[in-house]
Amino acid sequence: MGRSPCCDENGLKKGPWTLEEDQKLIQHIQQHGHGSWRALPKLAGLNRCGKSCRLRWTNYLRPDIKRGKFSKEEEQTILHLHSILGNKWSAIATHLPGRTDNEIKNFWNTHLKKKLIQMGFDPMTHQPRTDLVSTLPYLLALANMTDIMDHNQSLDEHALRLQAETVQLAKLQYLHFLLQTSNSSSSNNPSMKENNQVIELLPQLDNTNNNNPNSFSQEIFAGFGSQPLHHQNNMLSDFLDPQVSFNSQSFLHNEQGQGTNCAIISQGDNTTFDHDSTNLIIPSSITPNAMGTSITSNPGDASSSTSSYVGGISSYWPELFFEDTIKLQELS
DNA sequence: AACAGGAGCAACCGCACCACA
DNA sequence: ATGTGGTGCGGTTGCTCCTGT
Repeated sequence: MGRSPCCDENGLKKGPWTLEEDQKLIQHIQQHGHGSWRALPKLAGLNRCGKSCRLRWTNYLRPDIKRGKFSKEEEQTILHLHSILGNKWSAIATHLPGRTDNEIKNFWNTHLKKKLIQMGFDPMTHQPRTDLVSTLPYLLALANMTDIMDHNQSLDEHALRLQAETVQLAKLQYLHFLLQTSNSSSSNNPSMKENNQVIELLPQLDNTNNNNPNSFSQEIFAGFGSQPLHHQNNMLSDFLDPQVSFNSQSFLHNEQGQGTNCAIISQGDNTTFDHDSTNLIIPSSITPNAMGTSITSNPGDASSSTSSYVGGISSYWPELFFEDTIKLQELS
């Protein structure tokens, strides 16, 4: 059913609020409460529509509003809640005292969304972007460009750092790609085409880091000997040996604390990322089913440290990789 | 110093939902 | 059961400020 806009009456002011208008609104609400927002403007002596008054009050003038930059904790909370709730800004705002839905929405759109995109995540699904193969050449070009600069005497530290970060980013995205393609292959057998693409990319990755004895392709293949990527029994878990995947120990915890190929995320009461002990603690309110696909290192063998919720941790990857990025920058 | 482009943010718009007559 | 008013919510716009050239 249609309804006319509340602000279509002619003569009502729009646009930025003046100090005088703010004071009128504050004074009226302090004395009488807001009551009916539609009736408020006349009672308060404001030439605005009720909706405009309500927005001004709830988003800006309310006394309990916290202003200023978002803290790291608030940022983590937003990311976490957004991975669960999506764009339910008002619901997210209820967990952040003093912050309005509008403020959170703006912060998301101007900061966090870009951050996720830069890190190769889809900001809506919080999963690695599926267009890795198309974005990787760009990353590699960046890396190669700085590699060329490496031979120039005028190279500064910034270029070196950029190169390192770019290579690391490419590695991260590459790992995500492996995780995702393997995870999405219901037959546990990634297509030959996918694997060939991956294999073709490896030399490019290594070219960005020729001086490193532990080149990335060597790291990747080290986890499963000389098996080609399209091996019949190739599983996601094959890629998750802590020695193989980049910084895997920082976000995938091996249940036995040994070098098996299966990563385990434990469930606990608090939602935290314990960087030191390499555990991601997932709230018990989130069930494994809700989190995503369960993966086993040996299908059908329940004793083989099964049920790592690898598919489901995608919701948490953003905060994980913020941590990793910080670590990277500190190292570089 | 002047200008252009981008980022950040307040405010607006329009749809959806709910309560009530 | 239906229509209407009030409010909430998410998406979008446009203004202001900042930064780089």
